Amino acid sequence: MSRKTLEQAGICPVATTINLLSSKWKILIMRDLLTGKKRYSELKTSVVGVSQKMLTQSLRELTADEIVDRTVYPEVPPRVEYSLTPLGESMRPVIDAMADWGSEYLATHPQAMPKNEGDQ
Amino acid sequence: MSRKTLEQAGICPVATTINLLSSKWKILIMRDLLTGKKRYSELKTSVVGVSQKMLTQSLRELTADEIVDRTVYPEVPPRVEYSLTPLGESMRPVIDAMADWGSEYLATHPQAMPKNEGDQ
DNA sequence: CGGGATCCTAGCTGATACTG
DNA sequence: CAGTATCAGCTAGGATCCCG
Repeated sequence: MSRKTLEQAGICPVATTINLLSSKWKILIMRDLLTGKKRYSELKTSVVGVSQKMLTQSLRELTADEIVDRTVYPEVPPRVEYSLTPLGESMRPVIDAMADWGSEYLATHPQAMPKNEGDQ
Repeated sequence: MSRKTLEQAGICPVATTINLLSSKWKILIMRDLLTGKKRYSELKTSVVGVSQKMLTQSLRELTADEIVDRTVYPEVPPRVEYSLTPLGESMRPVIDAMADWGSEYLATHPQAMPKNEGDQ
C-alpha cells in the first residue's frame, strides 16, 4: 500500500510532480475530473482499462494528497462524487500540456503507435 | 519487453502522451536531456535512483519512439551520447509544466511529502 | 564505459464473491 | 452504488554478475 517516493522529490520540481501524479491512471483520472465532478462508476467507465482496484487505490491516494475531493451523499443507494481540490485544479496546465502535445503528435504522426511493438 | 499500450491512445491525446512518456524514469531522463546531450553514465548519476536495467530499457524505448537520439563514438573506451530529437524537444512544454507546478507546490507546501506514508 | 543476461520479488490485472 | 476481500497469474522493476 505504500508508494515509492523518488529520492529527489523535495529537491527537483519535476520529481515532485511525478511523485504526486505517479501513475498513468492518476493522470487519466485528473483528465476526466478537469471537466467536472464525476461519480465512481462514471470514472470506471471513462478511464478505459482501469481495474476497480486501481481506480479505488488511485482515488484514495489522490484524496490523501489533497488533489481530489471525495463527497459522500448519505442516500440509498449511496452516491459518491469525486472532484478536484484547488490544488488539483492547479494542475490543469500540466494535463493541458500533455493534451496539447498528444494532439499535435496524433496530427503529425498519422497512425503512429509505439514502435517497440507488441502488446494486445 | 513489450509495453502496454493504453487502449485510448490514438483517441485521447493525454493517453497518447502517457503512452510515450510511460514511466517516471523517462520523464526524468527527458528533464536531464533538455539541458543538453548526456552520456550514459551521466544519466545514471543524474537520474537518481534509476537502475541500470531501467535506464537502458527506457533509453531504448525513447530511441525507438524517436524521442531520443543515440550516438555511438567508436573509441576505446566506448562513448555513447544521448540527446533529444526534434520530437523530443517538442515535449519541453510538458516537462516545463511539470517543473512549474512542482516548484509552486514545493514553495507553498513547506515540507510536504506524500501522506500515504512509508516507503523505502 | 555501456551495457547484456539472470534471478527474484513487489505490484498489477482479472475474476469472483460479499457488504453497507 | 461504491466499494472491500481474495486468489491466481503475469509482468515491471531492483539487484547482481558478467562481458566486449
